Amino acid sequence: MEKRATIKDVAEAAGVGVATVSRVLSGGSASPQTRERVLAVAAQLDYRPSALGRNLRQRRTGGMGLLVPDLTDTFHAQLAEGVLACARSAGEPVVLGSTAGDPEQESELIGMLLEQSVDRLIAVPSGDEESWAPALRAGMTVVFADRLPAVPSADDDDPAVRAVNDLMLLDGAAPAPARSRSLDVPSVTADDRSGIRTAVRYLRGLGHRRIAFIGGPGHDRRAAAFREAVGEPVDEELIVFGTGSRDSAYAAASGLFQSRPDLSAVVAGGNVLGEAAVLAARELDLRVPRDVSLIMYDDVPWAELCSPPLTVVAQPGRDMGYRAAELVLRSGGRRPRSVVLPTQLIVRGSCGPRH
Amino acid sequence: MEKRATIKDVAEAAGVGVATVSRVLSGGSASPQTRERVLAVAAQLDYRPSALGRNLRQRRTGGMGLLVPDLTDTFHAQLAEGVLACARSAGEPVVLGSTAGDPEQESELIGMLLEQSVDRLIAVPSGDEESWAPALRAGMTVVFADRLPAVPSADDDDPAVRAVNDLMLLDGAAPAPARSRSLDVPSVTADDRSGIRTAVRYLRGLGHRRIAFIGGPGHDRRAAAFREAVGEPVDEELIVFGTGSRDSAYAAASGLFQSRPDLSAVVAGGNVLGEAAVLAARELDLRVPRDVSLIMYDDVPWAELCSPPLTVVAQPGRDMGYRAAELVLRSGGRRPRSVVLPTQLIVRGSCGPRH
DNA sequence: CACTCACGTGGATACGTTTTCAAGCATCTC
DNA sequence: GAGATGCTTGAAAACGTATCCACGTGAGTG
Repeated sequence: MEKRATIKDVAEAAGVGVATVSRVLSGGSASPQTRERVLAVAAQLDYRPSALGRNLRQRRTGGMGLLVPDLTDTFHAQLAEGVLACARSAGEPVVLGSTAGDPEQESELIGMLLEQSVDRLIAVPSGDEESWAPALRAGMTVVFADRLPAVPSADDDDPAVRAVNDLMLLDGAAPAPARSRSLDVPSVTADDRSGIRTAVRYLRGLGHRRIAFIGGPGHDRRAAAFREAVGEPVDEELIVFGTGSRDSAYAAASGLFQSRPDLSAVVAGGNVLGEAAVLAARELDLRVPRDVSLIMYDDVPWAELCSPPLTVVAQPGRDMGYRAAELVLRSGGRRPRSVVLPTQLIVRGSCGPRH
Repeated sequence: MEKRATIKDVAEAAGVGVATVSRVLSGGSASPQTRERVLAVAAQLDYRPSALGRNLRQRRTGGMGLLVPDLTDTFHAQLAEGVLACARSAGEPVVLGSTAGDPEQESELIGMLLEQSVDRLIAVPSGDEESWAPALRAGMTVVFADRLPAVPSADDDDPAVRAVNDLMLLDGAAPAPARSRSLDVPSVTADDRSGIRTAVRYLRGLGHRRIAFIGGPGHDRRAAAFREAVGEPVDEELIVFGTGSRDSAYAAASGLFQSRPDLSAVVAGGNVLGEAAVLAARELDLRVPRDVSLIMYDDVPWAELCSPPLTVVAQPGRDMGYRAAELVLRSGGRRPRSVVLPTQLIVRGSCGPRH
């Protein structure tokens, strides 16, 4: 419980002013001999500059915030690992918050970060654009990862907004635009449209016609891509959503299987949903892939453990986190461009020909 | 990008001194009318006290640090969720670091936390006791979770130390003492000894005689408990370790299966090891549980997805995190006692009678 | 009435740093 | 040799808060 040396101690011990010490340690200019002496004294006193003083002076905390719905979702854990890796190599701290997919908790956590003067945030958003406005207004540098905030439901019926959204998904063959619409926030996402399309085509190639989609919160883009991929007419009954908890995911999957025994394949929008689908199928004595083929979004280590091993659409979770952290750190330059990373269909054993 | 109101602004707007504002907001004494007016003005200006100023003044950052080897290990993710839940309800920030099981990275992260003046830390330690000494000397309040730092290898041959360690595991029937030996640090751990013993007895009851243990870094206590549970003579060849990575876990499991085809059951010391065991068994055409029975430490959602579903020793990861956070926060009181949580054998389908 | 006591209050200080500014000094140029 | 130029340097001011201390006021007590 020794008291740490301050810059003042170093200055006195080295016989120089505090300003000089600060300059030497921050890479400013100084004569070689002073520099050397200061460095020596600092090392000798085991001096480490206090982030508190610096932060107060610069009116901002270094590092970044990270907001994820649920670390127990392996994909989010991968993403977090990516962020941490980048932050570590930059020597910056990461303050983490788990939102449980609840916009309210998300807002509270943003408030907490604001209080800490953390002005850089990378988030897998749960709230809609409206709930994100305050954070931006407060001057935060935000990067969305994995998904974009939903357009507020009130505007969902607004034909203009709808048109814009549809446009996002339908125009051209280029990777889906990933920048948030009304919000001007960069993002790092996977190419959901391409990933889903590949999955659906693969299933089609195996003869499947009745393909279902099970999504969770934040999977709207994937659902939209799914609708696009299956083409008209889309059977809306085959598109179901859970609320984020494992229980609700299971309920959604189980309900789907029971209400539509005619379906022969299902695409799960995330690993928690995939898990639920496997569980529900087993419970209902549906055999994979004989009775139902399954493709899961997210490649996670345990996908190989299932029998049969799960065919998945892999998205590079770790890379996404790393890139997002890079974006939010390098925001010193101009407003960074959004990033869209490729997905990859990894064929294992959970899909078979329609029976 | 509005500049936030400071305590000074509030003081002026309310016609009082800054000291009064500070008192009102920190729960100090003030006349009811001043209190009310200050509160009103603060709300009106949307004033939020800056953690920067407060931290500098009190020479310590609020909140806590959290150090885990790998978030991708679902157990650690559960633990982290527990910590986050407790921190959130206390309104405190959590700064997270992932050590990859590397003592060096761990030390670097501790240094970073020190620089941030984060003086409360909950850690799943990777380094040995020696490497933890500096953190304690710096005055950090540390709580270990899930495991304790190893005794430095140099001392491992010291008979006295060894005796103490053995004592820890052998004396009495009470839950294993969880306080670190030479370090005086409280901890939150599962009752490894009881968990392992139950698993081994269960396997014994099924007729298994050659039982192996696959561990990872930090699983020394579990390995020791395993040795104790199988009793003399222990076949040391049946106790193998990976280094922490999935690859090395797989290599350890695969090597074990190949070098000792006579084993009929295996206990995996953690979910990553369990995953590796399943994979390796499948690769070698060993059928579970027909050819080899498997018990995995840690209950994780995907344990049920395997076929057969995995029999596990469940430890309450989330609770452990929550309790650890409570300990580290309430350290205002006297030195907190360590906590040992119970484990539970959850029988599913991965164990069968010896064949 | 004088004295004490308790309490509400605000001024001032300190926390450790970065940054601005002006001064000191040596070298260079005409 | 005088002025200009460049570099190094330290004093001082901020950043936003909590807390010490002294002051004033009112009530209670002798």
